Amino acid sequence: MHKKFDNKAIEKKWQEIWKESGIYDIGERDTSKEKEYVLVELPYPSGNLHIGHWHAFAVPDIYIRHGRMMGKQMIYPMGFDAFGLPAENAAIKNNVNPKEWTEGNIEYMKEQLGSMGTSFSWDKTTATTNPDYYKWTQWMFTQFFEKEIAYRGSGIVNWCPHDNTVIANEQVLTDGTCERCGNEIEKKEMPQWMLKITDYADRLIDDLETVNWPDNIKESQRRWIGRSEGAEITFKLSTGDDVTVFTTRPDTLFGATYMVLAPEHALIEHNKGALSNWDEVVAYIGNTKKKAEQDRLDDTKEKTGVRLEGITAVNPASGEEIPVFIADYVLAGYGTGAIMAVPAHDERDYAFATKFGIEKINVVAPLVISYSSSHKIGERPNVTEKLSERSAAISAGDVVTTELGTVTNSREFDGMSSEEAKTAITQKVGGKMTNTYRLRDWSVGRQRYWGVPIPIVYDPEGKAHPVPKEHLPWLLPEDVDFRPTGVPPLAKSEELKKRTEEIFGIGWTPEVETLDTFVDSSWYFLRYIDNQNEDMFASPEAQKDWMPIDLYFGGAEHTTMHLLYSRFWQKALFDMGLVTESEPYTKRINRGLILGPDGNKMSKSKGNVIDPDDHVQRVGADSVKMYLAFMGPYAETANYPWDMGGIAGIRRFLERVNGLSEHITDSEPEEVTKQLHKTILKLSKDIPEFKFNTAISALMIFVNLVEKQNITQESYEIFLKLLAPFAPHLAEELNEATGKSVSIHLDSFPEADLNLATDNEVTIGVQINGKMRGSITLAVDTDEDGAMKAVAADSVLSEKSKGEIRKIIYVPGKILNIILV
RNA sequence: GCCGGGAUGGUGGAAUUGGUAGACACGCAGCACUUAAACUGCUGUGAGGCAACUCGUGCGGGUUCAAGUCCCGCUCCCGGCACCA
Repeated sequence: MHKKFDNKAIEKKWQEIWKESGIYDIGERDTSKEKEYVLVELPYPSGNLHIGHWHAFAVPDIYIRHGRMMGKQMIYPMGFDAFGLPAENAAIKNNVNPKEWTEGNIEYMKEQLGSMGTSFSWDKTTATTNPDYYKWTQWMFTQFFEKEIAYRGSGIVNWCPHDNTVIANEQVLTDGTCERCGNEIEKKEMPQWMLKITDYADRLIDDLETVNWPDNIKESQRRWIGRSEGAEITFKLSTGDDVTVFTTRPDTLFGATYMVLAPEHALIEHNKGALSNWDEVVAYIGNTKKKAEQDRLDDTKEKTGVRLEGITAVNPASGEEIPVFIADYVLAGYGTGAIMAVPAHDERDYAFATKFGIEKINVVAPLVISYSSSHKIGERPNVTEKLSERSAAISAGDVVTTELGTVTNSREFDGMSSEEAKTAITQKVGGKMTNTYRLRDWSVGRQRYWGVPIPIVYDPEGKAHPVPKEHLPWLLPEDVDFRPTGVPPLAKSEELKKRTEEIFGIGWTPEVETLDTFVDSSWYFLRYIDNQNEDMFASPEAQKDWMPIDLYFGGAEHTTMHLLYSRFWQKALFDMGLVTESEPYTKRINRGLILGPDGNKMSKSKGNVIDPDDHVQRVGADSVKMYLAFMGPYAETANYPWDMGGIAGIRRFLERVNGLSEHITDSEPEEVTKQLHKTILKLSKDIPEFKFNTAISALMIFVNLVEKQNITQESYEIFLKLLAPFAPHLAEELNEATGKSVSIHLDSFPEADLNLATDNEVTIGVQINGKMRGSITLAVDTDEDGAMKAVAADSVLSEKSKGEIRKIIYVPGKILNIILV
């Protein structure tokens, strides 16, 4: 009887040995080895390690351990993103200090993380709440302030009434709720600390070409930034004011039969005197505000608006006088907040013009597409007819055409292509080609306590000054009642006030807002690589050694938040010469989500939460890790329901692995040797592609075979190395049992012998008239005659293939297809 | 509505990128062990049929000796954006 698989004893033993020997610590860069910097999103130390953490950290450890055994210097750091609302809320609830609560949790969570047996580079850790960390967050902020990337802006912000703070656009979900607490967001006008991410809009889009990320993430970022290429054109009002509009279709300018201002547009109030229907206008503006707050999900897109009576504008191309409206389908926050309306070539303008009886002038004829006369049957046969039907409808003014084409009804521009006309017409009316973006600047000030104090002080005149480097870290005061009231808690700190006056002088006051935690996490990967440095956030040498990040594993929810913010942050630092790379992450992999056993997202209210600690106790860390890796391909953002039976199956597999040494003999069948080398080959291919599921399946196939046969000591030891990345504790224990004194995780990964990994014989399918009728087993180099002889020798197949043969298709190693007349 | 990604047994998922569909697991059924249950082991398991065989990768067409894989036309599901000019 083999030794019992006592997962608790094995895990405890090896976790202690690994920790004491520090075998996963990184130390200095070893330039004799290739480096690979693998990053996982640093967790918030909630004090409760959930299954998502295991999926995020323990599964990539397979990749890390394999890379290390392949001779690379793998850096896999872990840290804590520890500022933020949960700590504050928990502190309020339990009446403790957020600092103590957080520090306690970090210690506890480090232990929990240790229970994974994951090979983190613990000597490179950091926490965003450490003063020696946030000193640099603050220093970078002051550098941004000097360069006017950080500025005090004003305008409409997203206010979360539950959390009592402003949040950024990215942190408002599509349904208008708060990303943190799920409550409805309100719009509020107030001054705000902003970061000028919009200055980087083009580079944030264009540089996506240079990184190896999944297309869907790139596309989401592009859409979030929302670049539109077009022109700004100025219209003159009858009151003498100029109104500039943004349009992507300056080629349709001759068709602009009215213009629309957003209800919030500043010129409305300015032209109050010229308006004969001011009361109606004011009422409409009021309604717009109410509507916006009321129901943003209302998708009845019925157009509404009010004409500005007494005011007209002049179309700068045609010279025609056109009416001016205000309407809520024009958004104040996008473009210039005013549009030229071309009902014949824009669906929204068409709907509005139809309702208000405004003229539609067709100025673009769709392109005449010529198809070659020899086009294949079945390929859009009616194109020409459809086109002519359509152009009849267009000239009758019944249809909106939004596509490009040939310009008509536009005087000297007639006959030009839309593309040519765009620049030509813009030039003629003195407009300029320009881009507009959906992206807004990043609002980073928070009216809460538990965050990085914004390192700004105000002089007696109210002018903002950065806190100089010698006074950093600009510590978070502790003499504060941090309960949220809407007034920033730091405003109540006597100590902060006193500190400011002592350093800067009487009458100077501190900024009392703190930074968004997404600021803290925008650069943490730079601190990992030089976490002891007191003079710099990370030295250029350390950056040269380790950056860029070769691989970044994370969750899909960060696509337009953290991933966008940190790319911007890196670029801003890059422009100041502070970092060596302009893109931080070379490759990105988004993982899926683990659902509860009922197929729903895990939540306390549904009672379907899986506690990883329970399963670690019962079946062991190796089983939990392998089960999570076995569920499906890791690089896919699919959702995987937790299956109680599935994890039991993995545990069963490891039990059998534990007993495999009983099958060790002096010799083994060739089949076993061959299968071992096939397994090496399979793992060497699958692990770098994150196909841990099929890699584990290959290990199972091998174990199933060995249990029916036997295995030599040599092959057994090779197998243990294959197992090591997946089940590090068990592999280490079994390795020790073979008499080894050095950790198996410092060994090299086995190399496959290609001759042994290939079969001499192969079984191929035999088709007769394209239908599968049986199979034959042949030597790999058998030719067609040989294959046909094998068919003749097979009693069933020879009977079925009787008759006159018209054709034989033989693909060696794959298929034999016999076509009878 | 637009953009991106999907759809394969009762379940999670495999399939050398056009070549024996359903690997590996879970579940289920039967048998063995057991006083019994659990555990474990063995056998079976896409559907229909005693069988030969027929059907089968969301639906409808097509290309091919051969289609889960390629082409055309749909349906549904997931994610993102959404009056963005």
